[in-house]
Amino acid sequence: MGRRSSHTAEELRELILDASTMLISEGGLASLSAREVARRIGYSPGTLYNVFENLDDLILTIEGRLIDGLAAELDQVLSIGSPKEKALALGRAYIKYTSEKPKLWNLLFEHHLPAGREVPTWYQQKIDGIMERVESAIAPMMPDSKPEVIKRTAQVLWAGVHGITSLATADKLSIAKSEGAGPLVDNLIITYLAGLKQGS
Amino acid sequence: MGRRSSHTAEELRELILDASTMLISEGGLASLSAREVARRIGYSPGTLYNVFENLDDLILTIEGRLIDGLAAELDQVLSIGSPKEKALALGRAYIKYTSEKPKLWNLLFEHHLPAGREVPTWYQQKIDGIMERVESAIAPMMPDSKPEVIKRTAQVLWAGVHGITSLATADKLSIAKSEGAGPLVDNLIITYLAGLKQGS
DNA sequence: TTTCATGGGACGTCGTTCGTCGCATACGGC
DNA sequence: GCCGTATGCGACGAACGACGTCCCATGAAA
Repeated sequence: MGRRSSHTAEELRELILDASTMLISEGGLASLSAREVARRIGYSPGTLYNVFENLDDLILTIEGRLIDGLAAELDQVLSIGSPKEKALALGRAYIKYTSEKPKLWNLLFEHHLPAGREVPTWYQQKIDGIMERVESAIAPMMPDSKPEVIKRTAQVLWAGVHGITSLATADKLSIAKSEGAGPLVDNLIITYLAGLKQGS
Repeated sequence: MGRRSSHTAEELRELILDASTMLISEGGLASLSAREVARRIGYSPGTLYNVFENLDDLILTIEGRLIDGLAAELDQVLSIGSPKEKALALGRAYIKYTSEKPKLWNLLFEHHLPAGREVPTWYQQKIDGIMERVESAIAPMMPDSKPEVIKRTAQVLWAGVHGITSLATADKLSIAKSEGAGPLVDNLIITYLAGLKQGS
């Protein structure tokens, strides 16, 4: 066939990412296949490998965009309010973002690199960015605490919110359905923060 | 070939489950394949389908055994202590159990039934059994609370513990490594329970 | 003319199905 | 009680249509 160039390299990249994202949001990671993506964009499977190293590379790119999207949502919510209100807003924003496209967000936890391969640096940095936002939101509540304590508090809160969302979405462990996750997250944040204030 | 009968039906079933469990604990769900299991037990792939309906059936059976194993661990820990001590013990038992074979436990969250298929009743019941243990452990702490409140409290605590374990194991979201999950879980339970007491 | 994006075949993998084969057992005749 | 045959059924393994990935001849763009 030869150079067709109906799309530039960047266009092709977006085409692939869009089709892949759509496939995953519809049927989860299992629905993603190089051949199906190629079919949908009207190229052959081999062409994907001119743009991405392999499917893992493609998937990691999508994961990166998901984290970026969450970070943007969190920023929108962090401009005003007391620390406690910010913490609540962060939890609610997480629920909102992840429940809009649960299959897509679940990608972050369904997908694992093959044994021995590590996530790239940029990926870990994006994740660190999320945690930093949580830390800076709650830091004013604990002015006398050491940074490690603040960090640990942020980790516990964040992991707790994630756990509720994750179990609710997967419908596992007898957690109420997704619309019930909101109250649980509020309850966790309010009660945990109350315990923090009292405990110190 | 014909009937070989070097193993009874039950022996064969155990053989298959053992080999599959080993494969998953070593390399995660991705390492499980009907052909590899058959290879390891010295049978042909087709034979697996005399014993299990398909791979999902096989996987669900392994998941069931995992939940049973956790339930047994929780029971061992629930015999003595104050409610608060029991709650802490439950969290620590969860961490201990899941961190012994992380890839295996992760199966519960990596594996999804194909679209449209629901988990069998016995599966949901096993999961309900776990939640009931948590509820009955913390119920004495909240004698004046309505059952729904106790249930919600158990859900929040349990999901929180799961979230910490999950993110620590997957090494995602900047949570400290696995050995660091213990302190985080303790912190969550102690602080959340303190907030509960104060809030009421 | 040179370059290089692209198509598409090839390889080895997978889950699953199913016709076939032959062992273990049950039964018949003696 | 024994032997030979018939039957039932467990296991095999080829076959099918998928999959990820690689590779290179091709032919359009530069």
